[in-house]
Amino acid sequence: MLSNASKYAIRTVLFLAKNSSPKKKIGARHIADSLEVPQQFIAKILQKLVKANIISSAKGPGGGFYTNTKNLKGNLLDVLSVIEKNDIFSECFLGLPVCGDENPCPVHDIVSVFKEALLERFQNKSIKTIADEMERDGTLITLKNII
Amino acid sequence: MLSNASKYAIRTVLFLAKNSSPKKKIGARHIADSLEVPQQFIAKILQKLVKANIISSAKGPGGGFYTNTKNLKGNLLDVLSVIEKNDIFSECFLGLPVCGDENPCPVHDIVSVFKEALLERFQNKSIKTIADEMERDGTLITLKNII
DNA sequence: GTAATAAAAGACCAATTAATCTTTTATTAA
DNA sequence: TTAATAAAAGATTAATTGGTCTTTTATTAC
Repeated sequence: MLSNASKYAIRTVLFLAKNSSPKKKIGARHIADSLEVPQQFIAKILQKLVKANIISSAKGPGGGFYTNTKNLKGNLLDVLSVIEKNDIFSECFLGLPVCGDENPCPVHDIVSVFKEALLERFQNKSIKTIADEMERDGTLITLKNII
Repeated sequence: MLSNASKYAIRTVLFLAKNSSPKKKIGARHIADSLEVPQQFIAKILQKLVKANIISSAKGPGGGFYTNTKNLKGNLLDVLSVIEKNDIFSECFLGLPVCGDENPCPVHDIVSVFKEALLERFQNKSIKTIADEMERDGTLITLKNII
C-alpha cells in the first residue's frame, strides 16, 4: 500500500515533530540512525519534504532538519502526496478500475471503512496533534529513542 | 499493499469460481479479456495457481482453466501465500520492525482492525462462499460480464 | 500419425522503486 | 579567507516487480 519512501517520510516527519525545533536541528545521519533506515535514501526524502515546506532545514555547521510551528500545522496527507505518486485512498484493493460504492469489489466494504478512518487521521489531524497523541497513547515510530 | 500479481490472482480465482466448472473450462485469453489484465502475465499466474492446486487446468483442444469442488473449498489466504512473498497481515503499515500490540505505531489501532476483518474473510470463508456472497451482495471483480 | 489447440516452461526485457555515490552550495566559526 | 560542516543536487547503480516472447509438452479430433 505504501512505498518504503512514504513510510520513511511519515516516520521522519513525526520524528522531527517530536524531537526537533528551530533551536534543535537534527542531521540526516542522526535521523537515519534513529529510524534505522538507509541514510542516503532518507536524505533524498528529506530534500523533497523541505522543498514542499513540510519540514525545514539549515545548511552548515549546527545545521540540520527541524519542524517549526508552521510545519507542525501541516498534516500527513500532504506528506503522502509529496512522495507517493498514486493516491492510495482512491485505488481499489483488488485493482478494479471501476470499484466504488456503486460497483463494489468483494472487499470494498471492509476497505472503505479502513480508508475513511485513515484519511480522517491523516487529513484532519495536524502533525503536532499526532505527535502529542503519540505521547499520550504511547505509540512509536522507532524503539531507538535517541536524544 | 498487494502486488498486481496478487490482485490479478484473487480476481482470477473468483472469476473461475463464478464462471467455470470441470465441464466449462476457460482459456487464459478469455480470462485476460474478461478481467482486462495482460494475457501473458495472467498466464504465468495461472501456472502458479495450478501448481499449488488452487485451481485446475487441462491442456489441448477444449482445455483451459477451471475450479472443481475441491478447489472451491480453498480460501483466498492460500492464493496470497502462493503469489506474495511477504505476509501482508504481519507487516507494519509504517514499516516499524517492532510494531505490534505491545509496541504500536501511530496507526496500529486502525490498521489492525482492518487486518483482522480482512483476514477473517480471506481465511475463514471458502472461495465458494465468497463467490456466492458476490451474487448475493452484487459485488464484482470485473464489469465485463462475459459468458 | 498429423494437425490443431492450449497449457507449461523458461528465457528474456521493461518499468518502477530503492538505494548509493559524487559534486556543489551555503553557513559557521576560527 | 580558510577549514569544517551539513544540506542540495544530480548522476548512477541495484533490486524488485511487471510484463513479453519463444519453445516444449500434452491432448484432442481427424
